[in-house]
Parts: sequence; structure tokens; C-alpha cells
Amino acid sequence: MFKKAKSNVNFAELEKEILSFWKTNDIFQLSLKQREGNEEFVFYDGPPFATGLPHYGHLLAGTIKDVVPRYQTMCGKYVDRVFGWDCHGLPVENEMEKELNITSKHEIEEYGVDKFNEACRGIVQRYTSEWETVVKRIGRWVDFENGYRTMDKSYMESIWWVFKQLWDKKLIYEGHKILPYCPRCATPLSNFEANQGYREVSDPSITIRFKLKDQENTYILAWTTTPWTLPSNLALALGKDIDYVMVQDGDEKYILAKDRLDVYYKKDSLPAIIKEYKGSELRDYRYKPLFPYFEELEDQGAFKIIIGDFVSTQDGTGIVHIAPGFGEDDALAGKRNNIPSVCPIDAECRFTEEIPEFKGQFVKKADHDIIDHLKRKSILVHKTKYLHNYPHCWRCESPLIYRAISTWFVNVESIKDQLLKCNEQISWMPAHIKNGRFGKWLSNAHDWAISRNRYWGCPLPIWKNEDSGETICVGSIAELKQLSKKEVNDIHKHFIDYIEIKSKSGAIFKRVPEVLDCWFESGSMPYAQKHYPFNNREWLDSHFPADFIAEGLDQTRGWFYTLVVIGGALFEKPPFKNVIVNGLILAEDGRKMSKRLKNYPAPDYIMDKYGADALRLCLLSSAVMRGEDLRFSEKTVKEIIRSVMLPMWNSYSFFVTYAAVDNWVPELTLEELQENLNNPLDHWIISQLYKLTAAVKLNMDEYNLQAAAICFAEFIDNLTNWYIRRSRRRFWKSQNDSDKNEAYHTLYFTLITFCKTTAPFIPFITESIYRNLKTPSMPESVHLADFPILPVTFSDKDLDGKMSRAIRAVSLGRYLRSQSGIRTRQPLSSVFLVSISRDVRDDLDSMKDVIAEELNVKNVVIDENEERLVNLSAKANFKKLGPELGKDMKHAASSITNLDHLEIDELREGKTIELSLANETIISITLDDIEICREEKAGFMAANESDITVALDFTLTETLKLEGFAREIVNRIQNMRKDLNLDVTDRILINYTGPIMIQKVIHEFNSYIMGETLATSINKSEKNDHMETFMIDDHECCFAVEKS
RNA sequence: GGGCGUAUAGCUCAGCUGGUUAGAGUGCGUCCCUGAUAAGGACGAGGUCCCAGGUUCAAGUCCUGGUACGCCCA
Repeated sequence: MFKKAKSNVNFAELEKEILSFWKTNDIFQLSLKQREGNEEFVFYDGPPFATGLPHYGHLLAGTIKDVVPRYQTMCGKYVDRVFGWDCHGLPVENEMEKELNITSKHEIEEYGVDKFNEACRGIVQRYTSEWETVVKRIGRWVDFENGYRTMDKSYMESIWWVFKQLWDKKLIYEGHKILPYCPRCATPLSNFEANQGYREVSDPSITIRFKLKDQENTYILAWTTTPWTLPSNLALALGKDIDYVMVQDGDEKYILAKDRLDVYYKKDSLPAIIKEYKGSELRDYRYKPLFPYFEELEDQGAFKIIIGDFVSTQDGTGIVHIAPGFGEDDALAGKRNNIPSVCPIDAECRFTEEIPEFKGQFVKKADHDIIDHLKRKSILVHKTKYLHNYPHCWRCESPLIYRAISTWFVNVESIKDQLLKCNEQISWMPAHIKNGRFGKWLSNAHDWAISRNRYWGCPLPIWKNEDSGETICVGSIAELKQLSKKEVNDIHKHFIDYIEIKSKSGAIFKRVPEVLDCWFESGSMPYAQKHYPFNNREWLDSHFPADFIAEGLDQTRGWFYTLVVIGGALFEKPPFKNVIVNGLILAEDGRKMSKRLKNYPAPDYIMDKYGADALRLCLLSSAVMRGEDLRFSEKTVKEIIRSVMLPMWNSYSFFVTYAAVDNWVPELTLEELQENLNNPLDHWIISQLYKLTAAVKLNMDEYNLQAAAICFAEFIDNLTNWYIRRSRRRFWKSQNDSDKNEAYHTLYFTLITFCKTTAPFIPFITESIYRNLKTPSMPESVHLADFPILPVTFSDKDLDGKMSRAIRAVSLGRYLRSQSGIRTRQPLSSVFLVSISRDVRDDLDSMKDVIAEELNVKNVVIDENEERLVNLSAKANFKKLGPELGKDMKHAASSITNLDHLEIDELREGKTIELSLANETIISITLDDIEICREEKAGFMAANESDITVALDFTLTETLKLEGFAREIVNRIQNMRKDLNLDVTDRILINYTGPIMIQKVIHEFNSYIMGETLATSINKSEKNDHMETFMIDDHECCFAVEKS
């Protein structure tokens, strides 16, 4: 016996009950246990930063990370799901600094690195309970208890192992490189960190003049947006093929790009051009340094004109000031031209004593003073503001400085081919990421700067002898113990910086101060999460690469990249086989979601109001599953409630209502049922069910979650608005005949199978429905069931076609009724279904009953003589004729349009017709070469769509009219039943008053009315207060209904 | 400046390898139906398929060049 379902369901409440059911009964654990020993489906969970609360992006990725494992589990796989936390790095340090009211590295060291790091350790778990709450609320099943943390000793030791592997493969080196550097955090950032903070800023844009040596009053005009780099200027770069001019401006001569003249001079006062050159002609010209600080470097090749391919005439003067210590182009050009490099700034980007005039000033702040200085010396010729995108520190928002830094690198460029090969083996969703965004990024990969001059992170396991520069790389804690002869329990910076290694010769090695980029740590996750290879040595053989990972588009240069670099370098394999890359969730206004702007509804609010299922399905049905942006709005969640959740619930509620009335229980299996189906409606919905399950499986196996999810609404629509609508009466028949039993079975299995199919997507509502519908022999949770794979014999394409023709005929009939103004409740004598096609006629004939009932007509007349109702014309079949005729196509099309009725008939009889075209070509055509168009004849009540024409006989006989009245009366009484909240099985007593006409109807259709409304009596009485008054056509009548 | 993606109805989006009235849902208007439904059905209005060239008998679809937006990198 099934419990009745609440008709006013509250999904959020229902979900909370399900959550507690899962928890109490340990369903997640059971779902794993049930598959123990089966083939594994390996999933890696990318660790979020342990600081900050989860937002929609996390919910989205979390949903994907839930749907796929649930599906794979239902398909029989064992899917371990372990949560992870990214605990190290600047995000945490930053949070701690704020809390300690500290703003510089200097202050951290004063405070004490040990205290600082321990404080960091203390706060990383601050939000874990909030995370757990939200992740669980959205319905995600994942193991929190055994989650990995990048700060755990075991995890860190594996990182050392990874590092040592790279070291042994000679993929780690120390180098100087121009890197984005945060002056506040006093650390270089990786390039992909730098770009997280691009923002439009206004910088000074100045043009300055460099006096050429050996030439009277002649200046080169150069341009820069970083005045503070001018003291470090060591060269000027020109484009080889760019045209430059020397112009006379008063007493002075200036050199600049020809294309830039009109920017510096007004059109009507262009200066005289004295000379023109290509850039290459000016190579090696020498100029006088602007500042005296590095004058001596002239002997080493500085202060001359060089050629650079990066020079353009887009901005400035077409002449670029080169400070090799402060720009990637600059450094490279300097190296090529044997120009030395200077970098006169300290760790916090303040000028050193090399620049005495500005010593101690933060470089960006010194811009102003430097400009002033240049002005006084008459070096400055032009000054304005320049708006451009400039990178900022992604944590503290300081503008970054590009500067030469000593850094440890992974030599990614040397293994690039390897990595590209790995990428070939990865299947990306959406596919274009593979050779697009990710592939392109990989082919342009630079060496990866992995050291950070910070504190809270996994230390680089490198010990260095200051004098000789020799280095030792340590690959494990045991190795460190052995080399140092010290006890080691924790390998965070503040524990191991004091540990020294003494070589046999007595040389002392000290650890280098840097810690690792936290992306190196998360990229080591496949190994470190299980403390590989120190533990679980064999584990990796069967758990690498992962079958599946999923993260956002922003991880292209993040986790996806670091996983591939490390996996590729270590094992020459891609670390994952399939990846879903989700897009960004934007606010409804198309902008980023912003707490400050409050331009989006909080996830809690959405889940409390509509439930997690609706939110999940809303996300899963959208193109955000294919890496596109989603404008999220409450409306789209509501739409899911309307189109899927409610109709699904109502179908279920309908079923249990009647099953309870009849005490119905299933006796057959799905297979037995399928073999014994008689009613075409049942056959049809089972066939639709087959189509649904097959489509969901196909799309899930291709990781196309969106395509799978959008199938649900269509199925639900077919179920509610055709199957149940047309089958409704089959459930009321008072006797348990076999058709009724068949209907019950069909709807029952349809609901259960639908639940199983959609359970990975909407785990709550499906669980709730399934739990009520299941028989004792079925698993206690839908998530312990197998994903339904229906035998192909369930599919009946023939019937699908028949039904869709019937639906089309009905829709045409409804159209005719709406045109004529005769409502469906008014029975009509006949509908004419006309088609020239025998197949169509046969199909419609087999669906006669369904059509008659739906259109409320007494007779269905099938006919082939469509020409009585429609005019025929012909149109070329472009797809077929186009390739054959080529240029003649246009002429043929117009000749075909002119075919008359008789010619069309000839073609339909199978004859071939010769057409002579306007250009005198003769072609012969058959029926296949044309498409027949039909247009309803004026004056006839007919409607046509392709090969079906429908006409209705609108003649109303007295009997039909009376029956129409009877149905009106039934309708009014049913509405009253509903208003009284009567149960579907309640019997009623009817009293009425009305004119003679109504009395006649009630007399004649007495048993019909009573049967339809479950009335035990219907009596004429005096009008009283309990009665409701209705107008039926022009007849006023009153009814009173009470429960008998 | 470069890479990748997107651009179709008021809104959210479908549209397969090019084929002739460009679709759905929602919103709006009118009508209809209801022993499950918070629903449902029918019809109507609403489109220079971002722009400009090109290829082709035929372009929303392919090519080239632009524009706008998003993300990423300089």
C-alpha cells in the first residue's frame, strides 16, 4: 500500500527529511559498500581554498562532482569520493595578516615566523563546518572525514617526493627571470596568478628626450608609462622596419616614428622633416644617460639604440625605453644585445642607495618626483594619463611590478611536447578547450616559477651551501633525518629552517628560504592525497590517471595545468582522462556576482525556497555545463519547479491517490508487463521511457550532462499532458478490469524508472518518490538501485510515429474548435481525418478512440480525398534537386511552383514529368523531387499540417446540444467539488433549480451526470443560500453540493 | 596587442554534415480545458539570425574582415 502524497508539497522540507534519512541510514556508505570489489571509477576532487565560504561556483562544480559519481555508482562502479582542502599559500597568510594587523613581511618576521605559521594553521579549518553544511545541503555525497589537507605531514612529504622526482629528471633550476612581483607581499607571483587581478588603471604616460651623442641638439623621443624605471634605463629600442623621421622643432631636432608625428604635432603645424630612416639604420647610435647612476655601464654596452621586434607604432613614439631589470621584453632584448641589467630596488620595491636621490621611496610613489626631476632638467617633453589594464596582486590588490628575481623554476618548456601528447589523451567537455584554450596555453607554456618568498607553505626541499653554491634536494622526511641527524616531526618552514646538513667534507648546507607555489601542492594531489609512494604504493597503479575531474574554466591555467605538468613530467601520462569544464555563473544583470552589489540571491535562500534539486537541475540543464557563462536568476530555478518538479510530483501524487483508493499493488515485473501490454497508450509511454533512459545514458557516458538533463522536461510533458491526461479515466473505472490494472502497472513502472534515471541529478525528490513506491524486495534507497537499462524491445518507433500523428491531428482539431468558437465541452458528431497517404490513414485509424475522446466527437471519419478540403501546390525539394541541377536549380524551382493540380496528381500516381525550364533545359522529375504544399480551401472548416488535414462537422443537433449542456453542468459541479476540497472518492448529494431546459437535460442525462460527479442523488429544490448560481448559455441555474 | 569563447523573439536559449514560412520555453493578449496539477491546451502579436564583404543554384549555418561582450594571456 502506498502512502498518499501531499498535494501541497514543500520541496525544501522534503529534502531535509531525505537528508536525515541518508544520514541515519548511512546510505552514502552503503552505496559505496554495495559496489566494493567492482571496477573502480576514479575521481579526483580539486581542493578549494580553506579560506572563504562556498559560492555558486563551488555549488556548480560540486553538483557536477556529485552527478557523475552517482551515475557511475548506479552503473555498477565503485566511486571513491574524498574531499580535499588547499590549506597553504597567500590566501591564508593574507587572512592572518589582516587579523594580526600586519602589512609586510618585515612585520611577520618580527612577529615570529613560527608564531605566524602556527596561527595560519589555526585558521585554515575555520570554515570547514560551513562548507560541510552547504556541500551536504546541495546533496553532494563526498567523504569529509578522510579528506586530504595540503598541510598534513604526509601530504607535504609526498610533495617533496614529487619535487625530488622533478629534480632528478633535471627539471628544476634556479634562474633569474622577470616576474610579476607583489611589492606588498614581497613575493613573485606566477604568471597565472598575476592575471587574476587585471584591472583598468590610469598611469602617467610621459615622453622624454634622450640626447644623441656626437650630434648637435638631436634627441630621440621615447615613451613610457613607468617613469620609475627610467633611472634603470640602459637602452632604447626601435623597430627594424618602422619608418622614423628626424624633424626640426625650433632649435632642436627630434627623432620619432613617422606614424606618430600627428600624435605629437597638430596637423596644421607639422614640423619640417629633415631626414627619414628605417629603424635598422639607427642601430648602435649612442645617447647620453638621463641619470648619472649607471654611467659606468656605458663601457659594457649600455646607452645605445637596439632593435626589438616588440616595438610598434601603436602607442608613444615608436621608440621604447629599455630597462632590462624591469620587463620581459626588456630583459630579453638586453640579453641579445649584451646589455647588462640593473635592479636598484629592495624586496618591498623601494629604491636602494644606488639611486641616492630617491632612496627608500616606493617606486610607484616615486613616479611623481621623477617626473618633476625630468621636467626641471628639460628632459620631459610631454605628459598625460594612460588608461590600460594592469595586473594587480590577486590577494592584496597592489599593482604588480615586473622585475628580475631569483626564482626556482620547473623547466616546462623542455617537456612541452610530452605535455601536448598527454593532452591528446584527455577528453574535454566542451571539446574546444582541448586544442583551444588549454592546448594553446600549453603550446605557449613558459617555465613555471614555483618558489614563493613566503612562509605558510610547503618548503622547497633544497639545502644549499652558500660558499660553493652546491645544492642537495631532499625527497623524504627520512632522508632529511638521515642527512641532518636530527629528529623531524613537522616540515613546515619554521621547523626545518634551523636544520642544517653537514657534508662529508664538513661543508654546511642551509635550506633555501622559499616555499612552494600552492598550485604545485594541489597539482601533486593525485599522489599526495594517499601519501604516495611512502604508503599505498600499489594504489596508484589502479588510481592514476583519474577517470574524471571537474572544475571551472578558471582552472585552465590553474589546477588542470599543474596536474598535467606534474603528471606528464613524472609518468608521461595525463593525470585525468575526462574533464568537465564549467563556465562562470554571472548575476542576472550579466555582471559578476558581487556581494557588495547584492545582485544575486543567496544560495541558502534559493535552496530554502525551491530546494536543492531545483537548483541542481537548473544548473545542470544550462550551457554552463559546456563552459559557457550562465546568467543566473531565480526565474530559471522557478522554471525548473514548474516544468519538471511539480508535474513530476503531481504525476506521482495522482498515481498514489488512485492506487490507495483501489488498494493496488504491483504483481508483475516490468518485463512481464511489457510483454502483456494491450493499450497503445501504455505501449507508447514505455517506448518513450526507453528513449529517455537511452538518451540519458548516452549523454552521461559522453559527459554531456546538459544534454541528459534537458531530456527530462520533454518526457514529463509527454507523461502528464498526454499519457495521464488520456489515461485518467482508466484509473476511475469502478471495476478492476485488466485495462485498469495495466494502466496502474504502466504508470507505476514509469514513475520508478523515471526516478532511477533522474536520481543522480535530482537525488531528493526521486528518493522520496521511490521510497514510497518501492516494494520490500527493492533496495531501500533509489541511490542503491541500478541505472535502468531497458531492453530495446521496449522501443516501438512505429507507435511513436502513430502517436505523434494522433497528437498532431488532435492539435489541428483543437485549432478548428478555437476558430469556430465551439468549445471542447460541446460534443460534435464527426471529425474528418484526411490524408492521401495510406500509412497516415492507417496510423490515425489505430488511434481513433484517443482522438475521438480528446476532441469530444462521436465519430472519426478517415478519408483520402484531401482535395475537397485543401488546394494543392508544389515546391521543389531543394535538398534533393540542388546537387543534381546546380545552376538550373532556380529555374527548376519556379517551374515546379507552377505545376498545376493535374500534374501533381500525375506525379503522385508515380509518373515522371518532363519540365522545360526558362533557359530551355529539359529535366524530368518524379514525386521525390517535389514537396506538396496544402492550403485550406476558404469556406471549409479545415486545418492542415503537412500530410494531415482535419475537418470538423459543426452541425449541432438537439441531442448534441443537450449533451453539451449536460457536460456544462458536470463541469460546474466538479468545480464545486473541488472548492469543497472533497476527496476523489466522496459521494455527493446535488440540489438544483433551473428553467425547464435544464430540468430536461438533467432528466435525460441523469445517470451520466451522477456517474461523472459521483452523486448519489440529484434533486430539484427551492433556491437557498447554499446554492451557487451559474449561467449556462442564457439559462440561469443554481446548484448545491454536499457530501453524502 | 594575442588566444579562446559568445552574439538568433522583450527575456533564457535550441537550430545536426549549407536546402526555402528560423524553432522552444518564458513574458504579453485572446479563447479553451480540468476527479492529479501551484497546472494544462489553442491561437495571436513579437526576428535586418551583430555588421560588411565573399564562396555557392542556395548561407542563421562555410570563408575573410570588422564590432560588442565574457574569460584568459601580454
